[in-house]
Amino acid sequence: MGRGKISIKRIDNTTSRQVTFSKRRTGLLKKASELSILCDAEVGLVVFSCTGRLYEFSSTSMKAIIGRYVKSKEENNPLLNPNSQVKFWQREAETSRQQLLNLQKTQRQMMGEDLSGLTVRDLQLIENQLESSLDSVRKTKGKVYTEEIQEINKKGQLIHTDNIELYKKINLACQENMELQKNIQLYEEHEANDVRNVLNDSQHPYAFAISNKAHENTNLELCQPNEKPTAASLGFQLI
Amino acid sequence: MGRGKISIKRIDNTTSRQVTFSKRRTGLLKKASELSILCDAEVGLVVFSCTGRLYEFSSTSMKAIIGRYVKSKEENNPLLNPNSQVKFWQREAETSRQQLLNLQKTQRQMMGEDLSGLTVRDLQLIENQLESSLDSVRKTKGKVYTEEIQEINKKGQLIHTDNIELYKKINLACQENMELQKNIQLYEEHEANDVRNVLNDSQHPYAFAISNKAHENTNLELCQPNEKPTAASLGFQLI
DNA sequence: AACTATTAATAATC
DNA sequence: TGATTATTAATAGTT
Repeated sequence: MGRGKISIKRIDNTTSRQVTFSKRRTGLLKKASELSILCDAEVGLVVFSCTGRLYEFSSTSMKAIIGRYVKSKEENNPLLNPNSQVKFWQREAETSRQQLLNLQKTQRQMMGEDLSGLTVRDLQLIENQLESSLDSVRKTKGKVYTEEIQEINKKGQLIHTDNIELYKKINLACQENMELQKNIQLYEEHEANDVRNVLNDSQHPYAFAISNKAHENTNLELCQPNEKPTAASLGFQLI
Repeated sequence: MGRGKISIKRIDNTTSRQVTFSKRRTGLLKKASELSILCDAEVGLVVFSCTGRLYEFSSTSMKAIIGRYVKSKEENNPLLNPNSQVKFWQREAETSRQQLLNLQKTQRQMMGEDLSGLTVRDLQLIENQLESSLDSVRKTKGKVYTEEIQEINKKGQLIHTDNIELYKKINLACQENMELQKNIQLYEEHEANDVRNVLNDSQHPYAFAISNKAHENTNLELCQPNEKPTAASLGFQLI
C-alpha cells in the first residue's frame, strides 16, 4: 500500500524507520480505536518506540484492561497475581507484627519491666514462671559446669598418665646412664693404670669431662606425679 | 477499503459485527506485529471481544511490556506499583518474622526451655536477668498489695464512719421513743382515771398494745462499732 | 470461508 | 516534519 511493496523486516535506515514508525503507529492506534468502536471490543495498545517513548491507546482505562488481562491470565495460575501476593504478604506481615507485639509485651514483663496495670494474680503467675525459669537455668548451668569439670578431669587424667610414662622413661634413662657411668669409671681406672704403666702419668681431660656430664643428668629433679589431678587443683571451682 | 465506505460507529447487526471483528482483529494484530518488526518497537496489544474472549499480541513478553508500561506510568506515583508493594510487604513480613524468631528463642530461654548449647556465661546472664525480673515482679506485687489493702482500709473506714452515724441516729430514735412512751404512760394513767370516773371500769386494749411495741423497739441490740476495721479483720492477709 | 470491488493506508518522493 | 501521490493492503459487502 505504498509506491512499492516492502518486506516485513527491520528498516535499517534510521530516518526511514522513524518516519515509518510515525505513520504506522498512527495507523495502528487508529485501527485499534476503530475496532473497539465498531465491534464493541475492549482494546488496549501499548507501543514503545526504540527510543523509549511510550504511545498508548485504550478503549477503556488501561489499568482496567491490564487488570482484566492479568485476571484472565491468572485464572490458570492464581499465585502469580501481584494483588493477591500483596494481600498475602500484607496479612503475613500483620500477623507476624501482632505476634511480635504480644511477645514483646510478655518479654518486657518477663524482664521485670512494664508491670503497671497487672493484677496481683498476673504478677504471681509471672513470678512463678520466673522462679521455674531460674531453677531450670541454674540446673542447666550446674550440669554444664559438671560436664566441663569432667572434661577437664579427663584431660588431667591423660596428662597424669603421660607424666607417669615420661617418668618411667626418664628413670630408665637414668639407670642406663648410671650403668654407663659405672662402665666409664671402670674404663678410667683401667686407662689410668694403663697410662701410668705405658705413658708415665699423663692426663686424659676428655674422659673426665664425659664422666662429669653423665653425673649431672642423673641429678635432674623429677616431679613424680603421685595423685590424679582434680578440677580444684587445676584452679576450677564451683561457684 | 471495502465495497463501500462505512462510518466508525458500533455495528448493530450482530453477525456483521462479529465478522468485522474477526477481520479487523486479524488486521490489527498483523499491523501491530509489522510495526514492532519494521520499526524495532516494543508493542503490546490486548483485545477482548464483546463476548469476553481474549486476543493478544506482544512483540516481547506481555508481562515485560506491562511491567515497562506500569513502571513508565508510576514514575509519577511510585507507591501505586503492586510489585513494589509486594516487595515492601514481603520485606516487612520477613523482618517481622526474623525478629519474632529471635524473640521467641530468647523467650524460650527466659522460660527455662531450650537451654542446650549455651555456655555457662550465657546461662549466668540469663540467671541474672531472671533474678532481677523476679525482684521487680515481687516488688510490684508488694506495691499492688499495699495499694489494694489501703483501698480496702479506706472503704472500711467509710463503713465505720457510716456505722457511727447510724448508731447515733438509732440512739436518738431510742431516746425519742422513750420520751414518747413516758407520755403515753402519763396519758394512760389520766385515761384510766377518766374511764373509771366516766365509763365505769371498761378496758382499753389498744393503748396497752402500743405501749408494749414501743418498749420492744428500745430493746434492739445495736452492734456498737468500737474500732476501725483492718484488712486482717476483713479476711485479707499478706501471703 | 472465498471473492472482489472499493477504500484506506502508506512508501516513496518532494 | 508535512503534503502529495502512486501503489499496495485491508476489508465491506457479496457469494
